[in-house]
Amino acid sequence: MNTDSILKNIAKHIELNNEEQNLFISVLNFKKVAHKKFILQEGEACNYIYYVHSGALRAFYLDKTGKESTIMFAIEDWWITDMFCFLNKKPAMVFIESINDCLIYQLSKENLEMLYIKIPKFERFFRILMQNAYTREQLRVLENLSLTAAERYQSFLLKYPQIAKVVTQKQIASYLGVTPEFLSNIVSKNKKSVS
Amino acid sequence: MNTDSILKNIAKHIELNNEEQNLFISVLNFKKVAHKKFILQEGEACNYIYYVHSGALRAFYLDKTGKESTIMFAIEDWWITDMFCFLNKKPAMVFIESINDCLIYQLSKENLEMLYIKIPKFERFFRILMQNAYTREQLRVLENLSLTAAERYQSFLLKYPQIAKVVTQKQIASYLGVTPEFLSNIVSKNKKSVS
DNA sequence: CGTCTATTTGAATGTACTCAAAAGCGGTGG
DNA sequence: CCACCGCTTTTGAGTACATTCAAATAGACG
Repeated sequence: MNTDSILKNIAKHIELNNEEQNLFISVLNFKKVAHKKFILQEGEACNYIYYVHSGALRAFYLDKTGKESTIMFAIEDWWITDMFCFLNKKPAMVFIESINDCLIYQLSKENLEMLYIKIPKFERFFRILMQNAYTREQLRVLENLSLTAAERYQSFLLKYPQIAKVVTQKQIASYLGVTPEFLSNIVSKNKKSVS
Repeated sequence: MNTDSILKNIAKHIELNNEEQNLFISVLNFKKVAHKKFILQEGEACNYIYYVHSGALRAFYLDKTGKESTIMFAIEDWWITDMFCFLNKKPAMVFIESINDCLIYQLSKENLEMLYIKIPKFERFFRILMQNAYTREQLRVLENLSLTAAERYQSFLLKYPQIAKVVTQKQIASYLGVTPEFLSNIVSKNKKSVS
């Protein structure tokens, strides 16, 4: 159980001394997650925020008609949770499922709040994390409003080439907000125009 | 120039003593903004985050074809800026325009960073602000993916009744990602089904 | 090898857009 | 105070983008 990567992730924004590092590591739970397992299901309490050490996860919403909408993907070195429900102690609105075998660290809300008190630098760390998440989502809204499906697909490939490698086309479709059939169409037209 | 409302806004999440309050107030710039004025234009440096004391503002993106996409509205007691460009010192990608006469406070990036150092509680304050902004945008993405235009309009009216009062239908359309003509259609159908 | 799911293809349909023109509304100046 | 101007809203016809449904093919996995 190698904590280097998560400590490096933290070190991108704040500096922890050894004692602080040890406290932080001591409150993490390490978890192996097999392919196609749910680490969170709709309706459950969402008590954890997850750091992906390796592997990939997908958060999606399932509406009454059975349609999935992918909220986000998380690969190596990303953080993921149902943020609204985690922060407000509400039952989860989304599912989080592993896309392949994963190693993750989970941090509970109680421990996170303890960290905010004992090591206030964590306020800074999560402020920056939230800032980045916010601006990312804002750009996504903008693209949803102003770009066609084909353009959003191009943008996705450019922004997240590593994600595109590990997820299915159907999952990308549900992230972009189009049907898998229509995305298939877009992809085949792209191929023709290249050749 | 009444600083009560902005201090109350801060007090929602952190407690400042008198000295801290004075330091905070001392770095704010008060500004009157007349109707239909731009406080930020695309391409300009985005050095400030704005708190709306009274009035209403709108941030929108303008694409090459001349189409506007409304990123957000800000009314009394809201904070607004082009967050990505503010944080990363990039030229603004959006316009921010007053919807009516406004009284605003502006806080520069330099002063914000000074506050983070001198009063670390501000890390917490902006963490919470960013969290709320993130979860709001995430919900908006979800609604864009899973709801029809008519449903998104209903949701907008429910969530932001105060905003709906002060903005035009055209501006709401550009927030929802539909044409003004189509939103007009939705509205008239809603009226018929009520009567 | 067989099963399950993802992907592709196509036809019919629906949702939302474009373009155009008319009507409504608010502000401004004579 | 009224007439005009500019912008928003409405309405409608024609079109384009995206969905639904169905069926065939391809791939992944036990």
